[in-house]
Amino acid sequence: MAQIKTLDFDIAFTMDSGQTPTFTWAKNENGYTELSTGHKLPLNLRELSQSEKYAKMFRLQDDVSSIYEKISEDDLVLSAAITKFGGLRLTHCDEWETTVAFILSQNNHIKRIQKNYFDVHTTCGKITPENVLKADISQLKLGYREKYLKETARLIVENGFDLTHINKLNVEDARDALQELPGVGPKVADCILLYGFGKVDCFPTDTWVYQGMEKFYEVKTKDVQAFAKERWGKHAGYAQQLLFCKARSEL
DNA sequence: TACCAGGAGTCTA
DNA sequence: TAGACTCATGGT
Repeated sequence: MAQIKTLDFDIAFTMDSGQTPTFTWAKNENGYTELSTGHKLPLNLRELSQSEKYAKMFRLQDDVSSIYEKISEDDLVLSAAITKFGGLRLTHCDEWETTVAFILSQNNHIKRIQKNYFDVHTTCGKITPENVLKADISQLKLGYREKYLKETARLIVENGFDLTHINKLNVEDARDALQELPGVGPKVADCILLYGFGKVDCFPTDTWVYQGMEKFYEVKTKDVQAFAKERWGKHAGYAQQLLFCKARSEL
């Protein structure tokens, strides 16, 4: 499969790094196909950059080289991660698809999240709150996540929870609002904000990131958020993605 | 077979 | 309020 691989854009690293597209796009020998639309991902940088959809999805407005330079200043850990995963970009996808993917992610393996998401897509057709609410997903072996998905869809469809309203809130209020959804706690809320709402100052901390922070920086669990905010500030999301990939490959 | 996984909700001290 | 426990399922 031909791949885009430049200093600031490696499509394979980006698509396979556990962000929303890892779950909402199917990988095959010819490239990537979006489950919701059947669209094939152009593997041509010019074509991608001329598309509003893909420019947003891959955050092509971000000067990744400059961001990497800033967050790796006097930081051997991130310098090494950037050498290893250069071209890894953050993605910005649909907020509802991101919410579904990360509700399914809790206490789950990436491979199985992919299967769970694909099964929900196959059963519901296009994954919308309405379709999730009315579909019978009881045979998909989602485990206890099934009821979280159903109840979250119900809150949106029947109780007027407005996901798009989140975008108008500041990050702290948005995080609190998202946690009103069943199955959404601090970590899943941060993933939704980062990958679904483009809040790149968020720093989702899963087991890999916690392990990485302790191993690479000797930061204890309770201090991780404050450390990340202080050290990487508005670029914390990029640091998190690099640390996640580094931890998964080395620990 | 045992442990763990891009955790959250609930119980208990 | 903090820490322990429980939840469903399957990858490693």
